[in-house]
Amino acid sequence: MQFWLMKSEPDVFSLDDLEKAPGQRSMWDGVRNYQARNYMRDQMKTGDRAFFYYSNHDPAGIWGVVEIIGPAYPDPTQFDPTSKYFDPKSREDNPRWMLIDVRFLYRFPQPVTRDAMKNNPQLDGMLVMRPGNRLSITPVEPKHWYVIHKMAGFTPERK
DNA sequence: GCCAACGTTGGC
DNA sequence: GCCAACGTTGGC
Repeated sequence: MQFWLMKSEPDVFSLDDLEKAPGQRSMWDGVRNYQARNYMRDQMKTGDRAFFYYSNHDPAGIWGVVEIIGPAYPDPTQFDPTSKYFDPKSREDNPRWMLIDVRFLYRFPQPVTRDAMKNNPQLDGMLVMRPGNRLSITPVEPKHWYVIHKMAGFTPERK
């Protein structure tokens, strides 16, 4: 099992939205970056877990955890001319953009803000904290995963 | 709202 | 295949 961090603007899609979705499950659509796509297509597996990170939000930070439901399949919004994620260059017989589903797992007792993450030396080197990083999906090292859970006042269940 | 970082596009 | 222009991301 691997750990990830997935960014979302909560005005667009929040952890609340996911929790209220049918089956507490949703497509992670709209990713239009090749490296993030490759993570979803090639590396993310059912049972992997990901931090749900709020970007463009005050405060930015991590609100909870979701489960990855794989395998990846074509993102339908790329073929929808009314979608803001429409990609006229993508063809149905050779889709450019893939996605995975995510399922709500749990909310942190208290969110871990970006500010708090920045001030914790145990998180030095975490990819999402690197200046200028814009990648919306990044792998998370297990040690960082556990440090952030501790900061959230949350002790993960065994396993 | 500003703007630095950085990915993508397209002219050549 | 270079690289300037452009658009987007996202912290601040």
